Amino acid sequence: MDMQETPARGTAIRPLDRSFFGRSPRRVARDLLGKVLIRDVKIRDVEVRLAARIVEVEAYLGTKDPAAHATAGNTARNSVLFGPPGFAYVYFIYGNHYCLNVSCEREGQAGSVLFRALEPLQGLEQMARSRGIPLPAARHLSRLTSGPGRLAQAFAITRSRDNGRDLTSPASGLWIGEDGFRARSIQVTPRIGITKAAEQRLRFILPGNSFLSHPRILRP
DNA sequence: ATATCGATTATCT
DNA sequence: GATAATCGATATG
Repeated sequence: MDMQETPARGTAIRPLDRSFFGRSPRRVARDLLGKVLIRDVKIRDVEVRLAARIVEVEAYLGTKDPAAHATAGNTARNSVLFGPPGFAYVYFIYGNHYCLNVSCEREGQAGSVLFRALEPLQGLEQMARSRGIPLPAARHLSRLTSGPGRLAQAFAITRSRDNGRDLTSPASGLWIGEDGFRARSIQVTPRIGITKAAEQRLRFILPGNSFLSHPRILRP
């Protein structure tokens, strides 16, 4: 019944340490491609792991970036962005969706990276349940996690539950791991879905991956 | 296949 | 009161 996909082959997954995130959002975004987002939860006394490879991200540059939530300064909503690196910033948008970021740089510098699309590896049935759709035929699998709102829903990420969570710690139950995967190539494109500073090339993708949120928008 | 539009609420002006 | 780092449904080619 349970369809268990093979995670990355070979080695165990190990967490990224905080210094990985203590860099510019561009570099963190680029280096996050190919890493794995993991959620460990206990459901009815059974440990369940959700795992998915990061295939699309966007960098937001902090207070100097008109498109960033940090542009208005430190507020109750975005204060995680102004804290130390490696923590989850979760916000609610359009009255419907949560989106996940990870804080970058250092305390006081509000750079971040938005998770835009994942390739599911493990726990697909649970992701489908969280999304409220039956585990679909292979051609529709990308609907599970292709898009910032979709991936947050697949991982049951909400602001009340996950804002401020430490993404470098497996003990937090939501964390980012490295499994030895190496991206063959990386492509940079303009960011998606924003009105301000939309021209900047701050979206990073694994080109050709079938789980991208907008496979067609590339403009290399 | 692409285009348009309504949903629904936290946050900020 | 307006807007938003989106999604899914519907309409149309």
